[in-house]
Amino acid sequence: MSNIRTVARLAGVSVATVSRALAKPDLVSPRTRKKVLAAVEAAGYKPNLMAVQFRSRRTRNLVVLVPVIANPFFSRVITGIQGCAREAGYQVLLCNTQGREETEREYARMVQNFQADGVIQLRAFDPFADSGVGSDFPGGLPPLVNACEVMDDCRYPSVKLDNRAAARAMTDHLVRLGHRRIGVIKGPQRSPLTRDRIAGYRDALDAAGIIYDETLLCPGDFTLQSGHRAAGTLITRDNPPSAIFCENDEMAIGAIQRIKQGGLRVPEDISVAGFDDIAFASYSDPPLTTIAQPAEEFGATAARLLIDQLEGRQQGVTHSVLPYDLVVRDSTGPVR
Amino acid sequence: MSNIRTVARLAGVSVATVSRALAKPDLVSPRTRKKVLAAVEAAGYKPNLMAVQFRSRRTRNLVVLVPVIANPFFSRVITGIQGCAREAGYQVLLCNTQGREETEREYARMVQNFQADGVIQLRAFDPFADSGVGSDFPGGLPPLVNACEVMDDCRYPSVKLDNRAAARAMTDHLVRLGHRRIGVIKGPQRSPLTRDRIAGYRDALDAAGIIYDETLLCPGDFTLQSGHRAAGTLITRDNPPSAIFCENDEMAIGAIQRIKQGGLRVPEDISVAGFDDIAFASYSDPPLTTIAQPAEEFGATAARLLIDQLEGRQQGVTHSVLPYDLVVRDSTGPVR
DNA sequence: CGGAGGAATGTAACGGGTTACATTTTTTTA
DNA sequence: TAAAAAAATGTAACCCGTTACATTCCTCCG
Repeated sequence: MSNIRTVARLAGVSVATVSRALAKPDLVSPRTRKKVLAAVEAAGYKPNLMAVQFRSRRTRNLVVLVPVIANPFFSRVITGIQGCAREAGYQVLLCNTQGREETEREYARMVQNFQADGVIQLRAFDPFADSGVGSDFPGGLPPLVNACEVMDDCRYPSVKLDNRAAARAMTDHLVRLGHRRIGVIKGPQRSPLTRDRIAGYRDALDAAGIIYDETLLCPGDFTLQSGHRAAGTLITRDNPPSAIFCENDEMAIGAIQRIKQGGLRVPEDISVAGFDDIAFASYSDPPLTTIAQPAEEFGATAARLLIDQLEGRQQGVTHSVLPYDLVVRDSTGPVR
Repeated sequence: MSNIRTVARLAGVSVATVSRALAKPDLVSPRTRKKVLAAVEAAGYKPNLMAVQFRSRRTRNLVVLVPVIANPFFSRVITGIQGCAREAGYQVLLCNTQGREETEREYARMVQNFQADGVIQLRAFDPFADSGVGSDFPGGLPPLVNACEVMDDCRYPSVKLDNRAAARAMTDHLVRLGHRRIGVIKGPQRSPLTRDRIAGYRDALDAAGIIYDETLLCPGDFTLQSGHRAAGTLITRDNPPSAIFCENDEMAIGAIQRIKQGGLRVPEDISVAGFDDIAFASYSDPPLTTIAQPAEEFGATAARLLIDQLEGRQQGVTHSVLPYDLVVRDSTGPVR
């Protein structure tokens, strides 16, 4: 494998000149530049990026902490991140963390190890908390952007949906259809996402003068199975709800199956609503009423915020809120 | 940020001793080791991985070229790769290539740039072809493993399913149910996957004495939409098929929706079969008959083959074939 | 023509580990 | 107890670009 010294010898110039000819072409004369490029060609020279990165202390790598790579919503976010990063000349390293704090800390450490320049975290957890890395970074703030599920009082730049307003919009929709007993299949208990969405749900109930009944809430974990299971609990109880609001589309699809297995029809007997608008949402039977999120834009915005921060184009900590869209399909209908 | 020299000074030993105490503890005396570790602790020393990698010309990074990260099947494969890689101390860099050859070449170049040690390619394309890198690697073979969709006459280690046998098993299943006109929604024309599965389909027809009718084949691209569209073509033609074999589950789910929209029932009027057994398959209505693939094992095997190769534990090029499993659910039934 | 000033190029230090080889210390062997 | 072998440790070269600083070469002006 040829290195810069081989090329220098071949071109009859110094290594510095070769380096400049490649990185800052306007600093060398056209004649020399041509000689150097010819030598590069002849030697089949490829700069050793490890050396470049080592010397310049920059990798142009971004680490993305993804709780579950299999989640179609996150897939879209990732696509957005990659588009933006690619344009800015960054590579994206995806890390499937399963939401394990230790794993997240480990991958985040890549920034301290100079293996990556910054982190995008898609979950409400600070992998740098208490790691004492404050002083290593300008402003005492590690280069991280928090997107999708955002920590409370987030000290990092962030991008999220107004989950409370979105949940309220969906609940309003159900209320307008005449539903007064609306079940909820929640996400993990401690997630801010869940908390905000429940708040929005209550906002809508309060506005409609409906009394909040905690027994209508069922825990889930964003999987098809958990939606199936939770729906079973809801429909077999005394005085079941006439509508179920699920905190994501997978759980909604699981719930619909369970409801049909119980001999009930959607939406005639029970309405079901989802959240996220994944590709499968419009292919479920019936097609799902849901909240569309600009997933790709979440990713793109997060990447842009991070890169701005890395390249010093950014002062202050921006908190971005993106718009939701209520998509009404056929899984919700008037109360019987 | 402290470096190895700080630690050496603090411990009163040479940098070489510090390096050894950390990397090869049994080469230094217990007493010295203790002193060094104390100094490491005191200095808050973290080795600069860039320097380590630069020097040792190894990154412990694996690049995975994924055609579409959003595909649930690939998500599972990735999970398998990560499990195995993690255990062996490798990081996984996921690259969403959209199947673009140029992008794949670009990411594969990370190996030549010393940014990664090896590549796992999930598509039948050689990103190193004609790049003249042969001589840079032992045996003239770049460190790549091809999994899932494997190139013909693959010169790299590979892992795949016996697609021909699997497609034959599925077609046999349909034939046993009495179907004689079986439509197919194919994957991309040039994919070896598609070619092999069509071959298996013909094997089954031949064995049953059914004449192969090319007009029953419809192209698709593995998306929900394409399944929907293709099913429309098939069911509105003269003399439509009584069963449709789709080359993946997404297309099958799309097809089922289209069939229902045409006022037909699945499986009473038309049977539909898929391939892959993604999570949504058992939650479609009706639940999908499909071919289960050991997706995680594809990933794990590919990673293991690659790492063995990287660490010189491997001689010769292994081609692994994993077993499929016909999963019969409710989307296929006896011909009317 | 001498000198200022700028462009082009060269020299060499540098980054932070690893490791071959040299040296010192300890243990084993005769 | 001396010599040989083994273990522990140290020295310094090395990996390969980047870049501060030094030097050389022009161009232009008085």
